[in-house]
Amino acid sequence: MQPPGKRLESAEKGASPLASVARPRVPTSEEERLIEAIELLFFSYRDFTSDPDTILEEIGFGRAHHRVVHFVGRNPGITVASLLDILRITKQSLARVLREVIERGYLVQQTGEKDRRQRRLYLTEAGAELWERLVAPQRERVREALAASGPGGETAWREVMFSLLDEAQRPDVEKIIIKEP
Amino acid sequence: MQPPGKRLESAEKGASPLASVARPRVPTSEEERLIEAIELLFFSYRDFTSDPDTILEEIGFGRAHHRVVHFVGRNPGITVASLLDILRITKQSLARVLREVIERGYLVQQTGEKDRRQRRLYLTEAGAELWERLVAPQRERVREALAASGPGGETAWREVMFSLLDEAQRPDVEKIIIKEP
DNA sequence: AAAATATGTCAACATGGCTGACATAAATTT
DNA sequence: AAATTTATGTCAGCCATGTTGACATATTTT
Repeated sequence: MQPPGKRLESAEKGASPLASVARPRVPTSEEERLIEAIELLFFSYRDFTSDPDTILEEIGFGRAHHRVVHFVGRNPGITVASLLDILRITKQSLARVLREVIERGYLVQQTGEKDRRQRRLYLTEAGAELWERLVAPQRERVREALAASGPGGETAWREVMFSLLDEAQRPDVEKIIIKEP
Repeated sequence: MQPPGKRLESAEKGASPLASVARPRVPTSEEERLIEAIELLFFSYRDFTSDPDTILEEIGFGRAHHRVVHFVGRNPGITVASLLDILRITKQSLARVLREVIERGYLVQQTGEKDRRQRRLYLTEAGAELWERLVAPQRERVREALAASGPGGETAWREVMFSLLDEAQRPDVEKIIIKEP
């Protein structure tokens, strides 16, 4: 255990700043706004995932199962390799979740027609129902949030969210999320 | 193992729709936009956390340590109970992370002056440096993203993000993230 | 003096990541 | 035709971070 270092000055009511304190950078107004934005992103994302979490808990699934159901529902016939690309996890991690989702009848595998090494993934009807249950509250939450902002709010929001992506990832993400009919 | 259910129609190139398929709801244009927004949130949040993740890995810390360092840095002198409220984890989970962060000299505890049961938390100078390292890339990413949107973009983005919060949580989150001088 | 509060700790367990090694079938290349 | 590459699966073990339950200590409040 290292010797305790000097404390930072306290900013909380009731806290007691001592004599020897590290001088924190005085935050500029812009810095303050940016930190608030960072924290807002943290808390909003947490609430955004809370509705599905509740449903998942009922049926003994976790977020990992949710992601699989969602991206298979959204990309019927997706290959295991493509799903791994989207989720960015190892095949061993995916295998475990995939097995459970298949065993419980939410998902089926179908040998690829052209390339018979592939195991293309599809939701069953039960899977489609589950996906709808999971996505409905999120869709509603996002719908209300976008509506609550003024005109042009949705566009601005999407621009900012898109710009938060790694520059190198933007084309990939666009390909993944946009489905042209 | 249940019998496999019927598959959904495929939408992916190369996929082979079979005879017996579940009829997915035909997504309206609004639904499509909302789903894209949901997925954008997922991918943006992932990239948003990727820079700190890299730094954390170097020093053998995880996201849990990051959260502790961040919210103690942002709320010097915060009590353990308040930190638990923010993080919404059990005290046993926090204890483990807290111990590691303290042992490695990034954080110190100080008995509360008024209430000597409290253990108020402060970053050491090393902790403040670490926090700055972690927050700098996120701040920069958010700064660029907000700047990339048109005028009023920041306001619209914040409105939407704020509306994504559970209604009941909004006053609490506002209290947590806004620090008036 | 008793009760409530703030914090800490021990033990056991679950989820969902990871690495490494190896196996199989099918497609591609030589 | 044989060799190689690719798509997928599997076994085994490890790690980070969450959980519940029970109990301990110091301090404050009633």
